Amino acid sequence: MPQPHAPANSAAPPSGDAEHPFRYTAALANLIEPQWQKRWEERGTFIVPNPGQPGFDASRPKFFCMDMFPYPSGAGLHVGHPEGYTATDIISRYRRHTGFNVLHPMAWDAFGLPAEQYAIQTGVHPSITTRKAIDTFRRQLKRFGFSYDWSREFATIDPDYYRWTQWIFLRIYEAWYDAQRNHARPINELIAEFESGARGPCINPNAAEFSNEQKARTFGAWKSLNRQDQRTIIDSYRLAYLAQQMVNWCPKLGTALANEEVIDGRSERGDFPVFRKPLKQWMFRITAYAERLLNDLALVKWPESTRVQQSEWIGRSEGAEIDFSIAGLAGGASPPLRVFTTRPDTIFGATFMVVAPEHPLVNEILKKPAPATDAAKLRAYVEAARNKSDVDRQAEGKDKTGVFTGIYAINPATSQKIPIWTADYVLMGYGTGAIMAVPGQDIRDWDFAKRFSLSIVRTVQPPKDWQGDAYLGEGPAIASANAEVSLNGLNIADAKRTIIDWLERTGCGVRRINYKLRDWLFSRQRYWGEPFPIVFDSEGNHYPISEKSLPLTLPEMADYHPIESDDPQPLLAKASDWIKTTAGAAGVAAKLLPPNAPVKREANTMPGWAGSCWYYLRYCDPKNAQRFVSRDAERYWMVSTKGDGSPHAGGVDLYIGGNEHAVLHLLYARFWHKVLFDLGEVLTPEPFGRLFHQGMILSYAYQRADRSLVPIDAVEVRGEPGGGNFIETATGQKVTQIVAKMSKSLKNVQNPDDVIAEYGADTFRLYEMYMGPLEASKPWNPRDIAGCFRFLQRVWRLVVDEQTGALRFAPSRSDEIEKHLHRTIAKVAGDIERLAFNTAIATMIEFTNAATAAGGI
RNA sequence: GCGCAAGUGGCGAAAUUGGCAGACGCGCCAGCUUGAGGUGCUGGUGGGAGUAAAAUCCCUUGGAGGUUCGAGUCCUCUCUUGCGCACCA
Repeated sequence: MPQPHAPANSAAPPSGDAEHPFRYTAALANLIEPQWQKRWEERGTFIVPNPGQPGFDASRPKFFCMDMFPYPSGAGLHVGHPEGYTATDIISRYRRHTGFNVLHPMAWDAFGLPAEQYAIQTGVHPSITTRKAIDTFRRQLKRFGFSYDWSREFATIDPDYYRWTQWIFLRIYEAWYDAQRNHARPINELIAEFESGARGPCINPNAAEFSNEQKARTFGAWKSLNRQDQRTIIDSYRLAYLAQQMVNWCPKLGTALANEEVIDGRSERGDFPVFRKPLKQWMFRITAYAERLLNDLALVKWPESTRVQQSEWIGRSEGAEIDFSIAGLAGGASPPLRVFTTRPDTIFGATFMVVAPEHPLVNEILKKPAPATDAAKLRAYVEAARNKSDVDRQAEGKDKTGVFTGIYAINPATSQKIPIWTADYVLMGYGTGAIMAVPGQDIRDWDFAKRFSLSIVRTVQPPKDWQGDAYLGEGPAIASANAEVSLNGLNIADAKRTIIDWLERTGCGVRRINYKLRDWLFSRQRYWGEPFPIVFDSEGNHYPISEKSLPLTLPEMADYHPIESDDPQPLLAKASDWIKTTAGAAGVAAKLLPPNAPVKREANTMPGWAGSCWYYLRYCDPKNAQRFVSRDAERYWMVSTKGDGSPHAGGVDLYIGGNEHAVLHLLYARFWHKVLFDLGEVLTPEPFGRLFHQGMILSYAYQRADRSLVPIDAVEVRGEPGGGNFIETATGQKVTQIVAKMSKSLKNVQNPDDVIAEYGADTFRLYEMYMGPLEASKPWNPRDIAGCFRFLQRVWRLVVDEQTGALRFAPSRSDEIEKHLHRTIAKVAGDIERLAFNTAIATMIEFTNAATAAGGI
């Protein structure tokens, strides 16, 4: 508790009024709070030592309690920030008092677009604006009195930090995924296997960046291969690889975006349109981890909704990959058309095929059209699909379009010739980019068949009263037999099993699991991000910069305007002095390239997610210059020491942040962590053992009858007080009060600094915890704050004489109050454990009221 | 369209495991206090019937039905709102 006395050196007590000079007022709060904050700072009260450091108490269990670190925006702290931060602060203080070593740190997620966009407008270097914003955030957070160990503070833009971000990138670059052993291994072990002959040289069959033909290419003995072939093979295994492929290009942001950053064909940040463009980009083979990223969700104590979102994003589905031979393609034999289906049991009803417009087969056909091919029409359709932005594709809805390619496939089950169409409802990015269409049992295929008058065969018996179109439900298979196999009468599961066995026997198909998850696009064409520790020789081959040459720092730029070009260009390409260097100067190992070889640096930078993928590890050991985190520190803070059955996966004991990161940050960080785990750099399979999402703090807004919104200052209340008659001043029209996000245009943004000035930080923190359940979104109501302030005032009055400032005691000890106190302590402790701060506070209010009524404690 | 949450007084909400619905706060009402009002103090406050005042009775957790001695809580259907995914074969 704060000292119940004004400081001795203060000239006069900060008073509410002359009668009560020692009343708890905003002025008093604003005097006491900084005084204690200063003392905590001077004494290092919240600094926690690591194992091996002076003052470390090995007898205590550990607790790693973490917030999602903020992007320090120029606008300063939002009232939403302190909500989660107050929660973790309460938990941290509680755990310290109940015998834990608590790691409770704060840092800055400081690379990002806003600072760069500001630099484009003003020419001010992003580091200047970012450092300034960090200073503001730090000042604001310190004023809240959060018990962070500030000695561990860092920013992702510190070269001492991003040096290790680059180092981890190189670990991923120099790793491959061993699908047999189901974990990543150093790439040197793969090379050794090739050299020893333990593994025959081949392109990674799981490499998405290679076509099936490239993968099928056969290689001779490793030693007989030229360096280029060896390189191609090795690169096809790397977990970080370069690929020329269609990316989500956002011209407005001047950069490509990851799939996860695109929502409904628009950028997650800024809401700008996104187009498809071919671009050579760094990718992470996150798909190699799809199964483990999915399965290990069972190990963590996370909100169910977040686990569901992640597993849906990973999108596992079981089925079969089936080859359909192609008939009628000019120029003789061609490889079969491979499809993925989750319903192989319906293959007897596959009456046509559809390939994506981007499918290589379409290109083949355009080169050598069949007699039935309307080449002009086909070309026009493919061109149109290619130029369409994703926004346009979305806007067109689900009306089916498509063109017959003029060639046919043979259904291996029925031996019938079925036409191959192309249509943009089949996506190149999922499965094989080709489907067997079964209109009888698939709504999309049904729509398409109806639209183009293609034949429909039902192979699952619908119920008697079935009026609908495609039937997706359970039922016995019908019309599904050939000379070798019959599915008739079987339910869906049995039919699937039977047909897959048959397909595997005849070599037409295999059992197969497919994921929606795509590899992670990791290049951005921006300035304000981590440079890649990679250079290219004159032939365009890439080489890593050696570890001891890190960090590779960003060059200064004269101006930050994007390069104007039809082709997307990274901004760093303008820094030609930096780009052009030699292998030696860049720090490439001499065994890879001679030191005088001219090289060009990678001009793309890493996305904003990079720094947040491992910052929790750096907290454990933020000053380490030898390693990204010492093994001892990581073992102590990340590995669970309690056998209470809670976090099986270890990792951070409590991680609180918004659910907007349910897929993006949390999936990416898990991926990096798992690679580091496989390579033996960290000890736990998951980074975050327990995750909690705080709700959003909303605000009141006003809505006209036409649902348009009115700024809060353009509304007045008329009629009975509290009756809720809200009138728009300008028009005199009635408006309704609704709850909406805070926004500048609605003028309902609350500024934390103002609230602290009016009530003090303790009232602010108390209010945010009292508003409702931590996980719920709830509206900010300025009127309610006063209730929390009054409570603190009553607590103060309970123990401090408002006239003299002396401590007050009840005239006599009361068993009843004593019992009540202990009931309160028990209740509050239980509530804190379950993050139910609102009811903990209510309980304390009850006790205070009871004690006041009893005349004190 | 599919999936996941949620719906309780005038408002934010509580009820942790099926056991007194509405704790606690805001607002409102009455009174006190201050030289005059905001952030002081005390008491009252879900709705209805009833009473001089009490007692007392009835109703109430979006809606309809069900299970149970007992339902805000469990089940079925349904409506509304929010969020997520969305041609993923």
